Amino acid sequence: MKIATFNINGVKARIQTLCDWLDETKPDIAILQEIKSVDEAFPRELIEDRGYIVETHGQKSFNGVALLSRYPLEDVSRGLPGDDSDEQARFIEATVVGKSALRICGLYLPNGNPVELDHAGQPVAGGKYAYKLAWMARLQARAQALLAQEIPFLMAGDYNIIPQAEDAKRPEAWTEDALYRQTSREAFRKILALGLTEAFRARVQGPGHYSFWDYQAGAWNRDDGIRIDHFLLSPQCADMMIDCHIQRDMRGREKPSDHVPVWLELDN
DNA sequence: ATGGCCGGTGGAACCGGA
Repeated sequence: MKIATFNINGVKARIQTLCDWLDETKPDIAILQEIKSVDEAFPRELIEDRGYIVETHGQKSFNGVALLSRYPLEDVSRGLPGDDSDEQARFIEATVVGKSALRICGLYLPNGNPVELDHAGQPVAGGKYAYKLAWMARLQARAQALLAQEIPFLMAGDYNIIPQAEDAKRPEAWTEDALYRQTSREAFRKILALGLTEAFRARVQGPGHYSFWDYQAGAWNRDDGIRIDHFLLSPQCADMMIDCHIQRDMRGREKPSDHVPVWLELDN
């Protein structure tokens, strides 16, 4: 089974890119972020015509996630548990019924900038950075709950986390940024430490592997990228991994997203 | 060498992104 995660930066602006990519690469499951669309406006027919089931969790203007699947999806749930007042559409979960059942979590983790700290160095309540950390704590709780069920699952998407220095062309430019500062990386490592496998780093070592290049300042031409789109696998899911790779060529095409797809191949 | 963008909203600039 071939699974891809892809922050498409606006499904309406990117619909031709998305359809061409589906036709060319034929993922069994595509996990999308930043659809920037309400559910009613999602161009679902174009996707369904290609043999996909479409499940969306969108909102007006910003954020929004979706799952596209060639296999049936069951028990779809929208929103990350743990805060009923959270209005941002950043999380969707479903069970894909292939050879064996696999729980898929698609996520768009908050960016967290600007980082606002009080005089004691604590995130200012109500600020974007506090929201990011609180969201990560909820994600950790969700991972814990799924681990307790001992079912195979994966959590994939735009984590807005640069895990290590080798995951940025210029790590020194990111030291106080919400994507890379110590507290952010610690929160990410705490999730991994539950017993999840970061698929790409289980397969590929060394620097120079990125999934995002800013539209600004010629970042793509200078290969000034960061790796922030990740697959986290439960132990049973990690046992099924055949390969994980980044589809870098997508960034150089016509009308690209600023992110590229990351692929996971499973023997399931 | 330096500076450089893009999508959505709404109908002009501004917000948000990373």
